[in-house]
This record gives sequence, C-alpha cells and structure tokens, in this order.
Amino acid sequence: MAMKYSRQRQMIFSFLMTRKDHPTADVVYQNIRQNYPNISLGTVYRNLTLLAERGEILRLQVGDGVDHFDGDTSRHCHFVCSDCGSVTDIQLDGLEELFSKAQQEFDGRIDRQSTCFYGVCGKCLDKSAEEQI
Amino acid sequence: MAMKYSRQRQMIFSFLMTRKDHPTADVVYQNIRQNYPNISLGTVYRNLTLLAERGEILRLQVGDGVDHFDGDTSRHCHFVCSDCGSVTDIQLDGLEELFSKAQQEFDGRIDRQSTCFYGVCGKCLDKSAEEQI
DNA sequence: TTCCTTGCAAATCGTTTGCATAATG
DNA sequence: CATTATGCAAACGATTTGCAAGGAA
Repeated sequence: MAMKYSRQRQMIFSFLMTRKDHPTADVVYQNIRQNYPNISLGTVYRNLTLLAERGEILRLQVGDGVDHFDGDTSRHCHFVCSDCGSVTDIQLDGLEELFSKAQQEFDGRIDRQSTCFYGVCGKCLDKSAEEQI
Repeated sequence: MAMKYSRQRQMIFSFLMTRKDHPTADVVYQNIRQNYPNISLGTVYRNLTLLAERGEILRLQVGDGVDHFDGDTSRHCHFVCSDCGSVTDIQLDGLEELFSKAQQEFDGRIDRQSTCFYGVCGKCLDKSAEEQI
C-alpha cells in the first residue's frame, strides 16, 4: 500500500501514525513542511480526505470548528477539553455493547460509531485549582 | 424565560421544539421566514448560538460540514444516514452506564457526551433494494 | 505515454461580526 | 431610560477546487 503513494502522502500518513493528539490539517501541514518545505496545504487536505475516505485514518469533528485527524482507526472514544481544546483518547469497554444494542434497536444498517466526551481535562483542573490560591 | 425573549428568538426556539429532524441554521431560517419574512440569517445564527450556549438546545456536528440543531437536550444518540443525510434520534439504555464508566476511567471532569452512529437508514436500504430488481 | 498527483491561487460556503437602527422591559 | 437584539452586508476562516506542470508506473 505504502509503496504506490506519493512522497507527500507517505509523509502525511506516517506523521499521523506518530501522533496521538489528533492534529488538525494545518498542524499536519506545519510539521511536514519542516522536512518538506514545498508541500502545499491543499495537498495535505486532499490526502487527508482521501485517506479518511479509504478508512485508513479518521476525520473527527469535535465541535471546535476545525477537523481533526486520527491515525488510530480502532474503536475508541475521544475527550475534548473545553479549556485547552486538547483531544485525547478514552478506552472504554462498553463500546462494543453499545454498538450492538444500537444495531438491534435501529431499523437500518449501522457501519460506524463516534463517541465524544466533553469537559475539563486533569491538567486544566489542576491549573485552575492553583490559581484559586 | 420565554417572555423576555425577542419575537425572533421565540419563533426560533419554538420552531426547533416542533421538529425532530435536527434542522440546520438555514432550514430554520427558511421556515421562520415564511411567517416572518424580515428575519435575517445572522439573527438566526446569533440566537441558535445563544440558545446552545445556555444549554436550551444542542448544536450538533455530524460530519456533513453543516451544524445541526436539536431542541431535545435529554441524553440520547443520533444516527446519520450516509445516503440521504438525514439525522435521527436513537434511544439507548447503555448511555448512562457508558458515561459513568468514562467518568471513572478519566482523569478530569466530564460534563457532556455525544454519540453518533453512521450507516444507511431503513428507507434508503429499501430504496436501493428496489433498484436492484 | 497514460494516469495520478502536485503546488498555487482563487473560489466556496457556513458562520460570525460591526454598525446603525429598532425593540424590549 | 438603559439595555439588548435586529437587519444588513461585509468579513472571516476552514476547506475545496481548477488548472497547468511534475511524477510515477
């Protein structure tokens, strides 16, 4: 698979694989650019869109108006901090169960599931606790 | 609460309450306009944003690039049909459980949860079955 | 050669915003 | 009266796209 990719597509894909923070297209662009200054933002978008359509990566909309991309396509949840905006993974057991429950109750075919939690992450909670002193 | 709202806000809010199809801002706008032709799209957006911030409605991003709005703020899931684009509700028991599981495992405070399923709805499945004949 | 991809820049389009005016309580 | 909301139009910003040129098979 990787061999028939353009150099740019390979870099974008492997960059995503090294990250667990669900970068935006622009973050991908800025990072690739450090090694490959000629790459354009349009190319980054085109490849991210393509990879997501092929199911090799995930495209996430977490509510901040910007798309995030995730190299981990296994079933898992996300958490978005309303304070710092970070997007992190949450591993939960109940997901498979929820999925099959939904399959049973719903009249139609369910292919995919997306669960996102919102709140304030541990770091930001600590930070605001310090500021109270 | 309702009494101190402007006429426009009242109409937007009560329109959302009559709908279960999670309309977009533009759909809200087009509908309100039939009774109130002078309303502007900016006002619709301003009020939807305000109502969502106050927690009186939900703002949903289901992945089609457009925000959807939901008058039902109770805990429930959504389903998005990849074929017709419709957004419907799914009532599931396991949600509360999933939420508390997440609370336990996660280092931070979780305020809110959003679960969305993707696939093909019953109507579209039937339609494509007919076309196979 | 043939098809796919790129870089660039312009276009798109959903959403937000500044401002002067009007409505609300 | 003071405040808040409106309509309008312009601005914004993330994403997409048209096109001519470059790369891969």
